[in-house]
Amino acid sequence: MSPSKSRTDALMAGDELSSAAQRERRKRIVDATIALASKGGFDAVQMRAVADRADVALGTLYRYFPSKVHLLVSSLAVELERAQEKMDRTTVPGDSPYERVLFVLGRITRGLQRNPHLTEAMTRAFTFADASAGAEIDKVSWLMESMFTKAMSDEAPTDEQKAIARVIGDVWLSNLVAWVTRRATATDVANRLELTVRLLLK
Amino acid sequence: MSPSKSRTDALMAGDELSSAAQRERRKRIVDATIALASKGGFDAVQMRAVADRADVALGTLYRYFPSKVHLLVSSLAVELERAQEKMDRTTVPGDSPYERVLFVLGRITRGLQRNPHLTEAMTRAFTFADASAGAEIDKVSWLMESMFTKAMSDEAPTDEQKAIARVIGDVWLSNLVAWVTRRATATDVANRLELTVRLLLK
DNA sequence: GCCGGAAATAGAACACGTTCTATAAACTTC
DNA sequence: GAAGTTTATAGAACGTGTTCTATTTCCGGC
Repeated sequence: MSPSKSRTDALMAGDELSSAAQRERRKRIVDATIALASKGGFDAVQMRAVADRADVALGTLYRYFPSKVHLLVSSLAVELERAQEKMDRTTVPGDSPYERVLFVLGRITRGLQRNPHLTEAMTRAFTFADASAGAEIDKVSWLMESMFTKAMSDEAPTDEQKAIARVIGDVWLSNLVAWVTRRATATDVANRLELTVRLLLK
Repeated sequence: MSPSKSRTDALMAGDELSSAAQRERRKRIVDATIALASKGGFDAVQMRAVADRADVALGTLYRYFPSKVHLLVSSLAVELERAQEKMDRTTVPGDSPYERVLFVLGRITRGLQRNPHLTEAMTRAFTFADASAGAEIDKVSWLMESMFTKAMSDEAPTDEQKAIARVIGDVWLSNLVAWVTRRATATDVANRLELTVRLLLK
C-alpha cells in the first residue's frame, strides 16, 4: 500500500540493471527478439516464443519489457546504436552536407534492406507505438536525428540543421514502411530519398 | 475448387456494390467505426462492437472489411474525401504555393485535432497497415498527395511538385502521430509543418 | 411462386497479447 | 545462516482480433 516507485522503471531503462544476471537476461531477451524478428517479422515475435527462446518465464519478459511494442522499439534502439557506432568508425565521404547525408542514408537503408523481416518488425512496432512507449520512441527519434546531423557537419548542429534532419528522418521512415509493405521498390526508396535530400540541402 | 475471383473484392472496393442494401450496410459499418473511434480511439474500435452498432453479424463485417486495419483505413479514406470536397468548395487564400499549402495544411490539421480519438485511431491503423492493405493505403496516400498538389497550383502538377507533396505528406503524418502519442504539442506540430513547407517551397 | 446459390446470421472456437496466481529461488540485512 | 523481501517460474485465465460452422434469409432466373 505504501507509495513506492514502480519496480519496472529500472528494468526498462536497461542501463542500470542491478545484477549481472539481470543484464544477461535482458540481453538474451533482446537477442531472441532480433532473431525471431529476422526470421519471420513482426508476427513471428510472439511473446511466448521470445520468452522460450530467451529462457525466461513469460512473466519475467513482461517485467523487463511491459509490452511487445516496448520490446521491439527497445531492440530497434539497440540496433541503431550498433549502426551508429559502425558509422562513427568510418569516414563519411563527400564535401557537401548533401553528399554526406546521402551516403549515410544509402548505407543504413541498404543495411536494413538486407534484413527485411527485421526491418518490418521494427518499423511497424515503431509506428504503432502508443503514448506509453513515448520514452523509447524519443530515444530512437533522437538516434535518427543525430545520425543525420552528424553527417551534415562535425560541429554542434544549428536549429535549422536539426529541423532538416527531422524531416529527413520522417521521409526515411515513411519510405522504409512503404518498402516493407511492398508499396515501393528499393529503387523507389533510393530515388525519393535522393530527391528529398536534394530539395532540403541543395 | 474452381479458380473464382475472390468474393470480397467487390465489397472492399465499395464503389460498385451489388444492391442498395449492401451499400447501406457498408455505410452503417463505416459510420459505426467513425462513431466508436471518435469516442474511444483505436482500442474502442472493437470488431464485435462495430458489428453490433452497425447491426450486422460479425461474419458480415469481415466479409466487407477483411481486418480492423482495412476497416479503419477505408474509413480514413472516406473522411479525407469529405475534407477534400469541403476544401474544393472554398477558395484557398495566398499568392504563393507556400502560403496556399500552409493554409490547407493548417486547416486540415486543426480539423483532425478537433477529434483526437478519431485521429489517433486512423493514423495508427494507417501506419500499422501491412502489405495486405496496400490498395487502401495507396488510396489514402493519393488523396493526401493530391490535396497538397491542388493547393500548389490549379494546373496538373509537375513531378517536382508531386515529390514535394509527398514529402509534406510524410512529415505531416509523422507529426500527427507524434501529436497523437503526446510527444508533440499542437504548437510543435504547427511550427514543424511551417518550417518544413518553408524549406521545401521558399 | 419456386429453386438454387450467394449472402447474412448467431455463436462457438481459436490465437496471441496481456494479466494473474501460487510457488520457488535468489538476494539482502541482521 | 535465518527471516524477510524481491525476483523468477510455471501455468492458468482473460480479452479481443480472426476464423469456422450450422442455419436462415435474400435474390435472380425459371
